[in-house]
Formats: sequence, C-alpha cells, structure tokens
Amino acid sequence: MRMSSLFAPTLREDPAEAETISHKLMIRAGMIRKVAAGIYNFLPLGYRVIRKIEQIIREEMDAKGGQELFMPALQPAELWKQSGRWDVYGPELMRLIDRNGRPFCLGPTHEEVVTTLVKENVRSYRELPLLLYQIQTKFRDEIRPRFGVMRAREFLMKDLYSFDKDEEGMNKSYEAMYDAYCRVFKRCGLAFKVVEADPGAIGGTGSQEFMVLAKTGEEEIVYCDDCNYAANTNQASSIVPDMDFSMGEEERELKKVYTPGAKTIEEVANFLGVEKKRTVKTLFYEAIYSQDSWEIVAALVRGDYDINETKLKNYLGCLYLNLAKEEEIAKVSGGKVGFVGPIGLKGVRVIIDPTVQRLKNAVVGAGEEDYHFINANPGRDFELKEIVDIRLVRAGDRCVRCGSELKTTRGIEVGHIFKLGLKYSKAMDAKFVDRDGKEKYYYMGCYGIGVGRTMAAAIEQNHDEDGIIWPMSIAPYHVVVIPVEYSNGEHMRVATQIYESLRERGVEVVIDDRDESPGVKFKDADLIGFPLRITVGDALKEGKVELRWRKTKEVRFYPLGEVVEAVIKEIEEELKALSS
RNA sequence: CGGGGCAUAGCGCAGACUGGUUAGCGCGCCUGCUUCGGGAGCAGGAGGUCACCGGUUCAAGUCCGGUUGCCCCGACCA
Repeated sequence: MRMSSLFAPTLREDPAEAETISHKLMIRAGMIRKVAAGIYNFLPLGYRVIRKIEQIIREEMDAKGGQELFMPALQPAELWKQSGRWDVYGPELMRLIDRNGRPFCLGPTHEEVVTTLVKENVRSYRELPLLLYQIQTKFRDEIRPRFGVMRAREFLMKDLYSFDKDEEGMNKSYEAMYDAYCRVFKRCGLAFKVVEADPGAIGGTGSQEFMVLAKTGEEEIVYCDDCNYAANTNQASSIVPDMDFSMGEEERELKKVYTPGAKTIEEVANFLGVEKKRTVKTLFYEAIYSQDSWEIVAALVRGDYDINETKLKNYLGCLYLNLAKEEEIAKVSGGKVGFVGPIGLKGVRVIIDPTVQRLKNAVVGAGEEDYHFINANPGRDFELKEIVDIRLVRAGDRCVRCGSELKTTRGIEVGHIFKLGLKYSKAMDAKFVDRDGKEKYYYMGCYGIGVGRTMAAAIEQNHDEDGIIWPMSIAPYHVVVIPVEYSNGEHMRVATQIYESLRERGVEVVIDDRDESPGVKFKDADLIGFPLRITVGDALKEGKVELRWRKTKEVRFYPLGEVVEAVIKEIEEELKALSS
C-alpha cells in the first residue's frame, strides 16, 4: 500500500472527546471515527486490525472443531419470549417494530437463534458435539457508552455455542474453548488473567472471564498471588475476617443514643468514637421477581464493608435489585435513611452477612431519626435467619482457597465463557435422541470474544508516548518503508524497490511515498505503530538501509541485498513467539 | 434516569459576561518557490447555515425560551 493513497487521516493533537489512551490513539492514528455515541466507523487501518484478530479467532475456533456460520442481527421477539429473555433483558435490548407492527430486536447475543436452528436440524447424539460460531455485529443499548470501542452500542463479537449430549461433554467443550481462548489472546500479544465470573443475564452454571490487565479497565478483579484464585469482584469470596475484637465480650444492655445528623457509617463511628467494624450497615432493597411480584428486603453487613449486589441478587433469585425508595423504607422500618436498623423490623426478610453474625455490642440504626442503638447483639436483639455471604471483597481480605492476602487490580473483559447447562435447550424445547433412544435436552455452552475491545485492550497494553506499538500478529501492516528525501531519486528508487520485493514475498508493507518532511513520516509511522520501519536515507551512500524496531527503538543497518530477508525473518520469529 | 459541561473552518481553541464594521488564532488543506533524519521556511490562497427552532432588538455568535447532539460525573453503601 502506498501511504499517498491510504485513507488514514492522522491527527496531530488529541481529540477532545477521548479520555482513554486507546480511544485517543485509535482516533489519532486514523483507525476509527465516531458516527454517534457508541457507534463507530472502522477506517482501513483499523479494519485491518479487526480482520487480523478475527482471523486468529477463526483459526483457534476451527482448531477445536468449531464451524463458522452467520446468523441474523435482526431477530423476532417471539424467540426471545420463548426463552423468557424478552422480559428479563431490560432496556439494553434494542427493540424495534417492523411495518406490520411485529416486534423485533437487534441481537445482543444469539442463544435463541442458534438453539432454534439446532433444534430444527439436529436429531441424533451421533451429530454431537456441535460447535457453531460466528463473528458478527451485536447491539446493546448501553446505559452509557464509553471509551470509544471499549464499550460501544454496536460492536463486533465472536460467539460460539456448544451443544453436547451430556454434562461431561459440555465440560469437555468448555475446556476446549478455555484452551482456545488462552491461545487467541496470547497470539494477540495480550497479558491476561482468567477470573471466576458471574453469569449474569446469560445464565448458567459457571463462567469465567478473560481479563486484560489495564488501569483503565472497567472491571475490578480480586486475585491471590499464592494460589491461582482470581475472580471478578462482583463474584469474589473471601474468608470471614477476624472477629476476635468483640468475641470475648459480654453482651451489654441495648441502649438508644442521640446521634444528631450522623447518617453515614463514617459519621456515626466518629460521633460515637467507635471503629467502623463495630457498626452494622443496613440497606433496604426492592427485589423484583416478576411484573407483579416483588418484596422489600433488608441487607446487613459489617460497617466497614459494602454489599455486593450481584451476590445478593443471585441469592434472592430476583430479576432486578434496586435500593428501596425512602417511602418504602419508612413503611417497613419507620425510620429515615441514615438511621435504619434491623431491630424491630416486621414482615421484612433480613439477609445477614457472616461479618455481622458474630459481632457483639454493635452500633445499629434505631429506626428513628437522629438515633442509633449501641450494644446491639445479633441473635439477641434481632433474628439471625438468613446468613449469607453478601459482602464485597476488598484488598487485604484473605483468600478462600489458601488464606493468603487478596489483592485487587483492574481489567478489560475481552472474553467470557459460560456453561449454560440446560437453560436454553429447556426454554426452547431443544432435544435430540440419545443412544438409549430417549429424547434429551442439549447441554450447552456459550463463549464470546469482543473483537473491537480486544483491539482497544491491545493498545492499552502496547503503546508509548509516540503512539501504538502493535504486536506483529495484529498489526495493520508489518513494516513501513520510508524514503527520507522525497525529491531524492535514489531514495525513492531504492525504497520502492525494497517495497516491491517485500510485497512479492508476501510481506504486508506500506511505503510512505508522500511529499512530506521526514519528521512527519516518522511521527505518523510511530503513531500508527508499524512494528518495523525501513528508512532509506543517508546510509544509502554506504549501500545500506536502516531497520528500526518500533517497540525497542533498536536500529540496525543492512546492506540493500539483505534487508528483505532480515525483515521476513524478524516477522516470522515474532509471529512464532506469539503463537507458541 | 439525575447532575454538570460543551456545541464557532477538517482538528484544537479564542470571541459571548459588557449585542454594533468584513468572526479570529494555531495546526491541517490548496498553489508556487526553497527545503529534506523526528510534526520545515517564505509568499499567496481556499474554507464558516457560529448545532437547530423560535423570541427580544434598529442590530444577535453574543441576550431570552425551547429542541437536539456530544462529553464527564453520579445512579443512592443509610
């Protein structure tokens, strides 16, 4: 490709709309342009990267027996009503109506479509396992699109669905995908961590996320250095912390104290001169189970912890979980926000975290404005019926597996794999005939990779102050050839000759044949992030050209006749290193 | 959904508070000449429904009302 005709509008300055490094660099390097919030054009350079990532994914999916197909983005509501997700998915599902008034949606995922397809066309266990995948545009009406293609409303995703005859088969497919995913991200040059995750709206019996570690990541991860425990914070557990500080105490008499204006745990603890871990945090939630079934529940956690709403939601098994409104709280507790507590609650389920269970002489809200109780004792002053781990793990807690100290970091979720079990096959009534002649439901799994997000994550991990540093495997081009002086016939002639030779050898190469000063070409080359650069300049007098590595800034000089081979060797070696 | 901010040339911004010539600046773009190893110099030039709709006024980029779009923060930890 000739730079003079490449559609890659680079920018000298950071665009005002971008916050994160990957977003800024993708725009500056002329790889993407925004169409609307969370909706993007991929320009030629950016799209080449996308296609590289897609190709790696295809190779690894195919290697595990995956078969590529293509399903529609536009899906009839009927299918979603069958699975029950039409009502469950919420406002994130892009819904629309055709000219005949029939409801449709733009698919955020394809369990319904693929399960129906398999149900209608597969009959026997002999045809299993079946692994079907596609790389396709998905739609999610995100509450807040952010960070460019990292959280977009329209985005590319690879989704694979596995169909097996039994649980053992499903587990095998899951393992195969786990392996394939590790290979995909490794080949893309990413440092990642696999973490336990919450299956969320997709459902199922277990799932893991592939997280690219990055400061700008939207997810918080808890991990242990001593064993290999790692989990998304919304799913993580930890050992119940040390409660010895109050264990030996005698239970003192419950006493109501005046705490004017002290609403938060911080304020109450300061006002009373007690530690935060001596207090109990009481939150009221509205748990919605269906359109006409809901209840208010109280959730209790030790004052220095926070509640993990994902855990609470999963325990309750509700569709939505929201903090209760003031009026509702007043109705069940008689108290005002800031002063509510578990004592004297009537007709409300109270979910209690183990950190509260053994607390003695604790501080709780009195259910009356400007008052708290001191010396509250769980079991004596309020019932301990539902003891459930509902706290948010934090750094410093101890690992459930080995007891070591847990740490936290941030990550970008680039892949997510799920064991679905029978959830969708039952909902869609998808059965096959097993060896014993009986009809059985498929054991399913589903496995997603965000393609655009993988690209953004790769930039977050591979850049410097000058621009992107593409791993060889997903670089839009492997090498750029720069003739230093535009009007110098020798420079241009030699550069063109090297460019042509590389092309003939199948190397993905760009020649910067623009009438620009050398500085402009160097800056653009660094910004775009070509892994290798051949500069044809002064050294030509000695019959040499310069080969420069974008990543290390290392420079080596090669005689004209050797540079092509050197480049080919370098590309091959880097690709090999990434895929081994 | 709540709060805040922004919208002026392709990009980044000034001008608005205090209405008044022809709306500026830097970068980019076009032409010519000179340059050519890290975003070159000189000369000339093009490019604007000042987001949109309405109002006030002799006069609106500027004041008032509304709409839309975009960005950021938050979405309740009692």
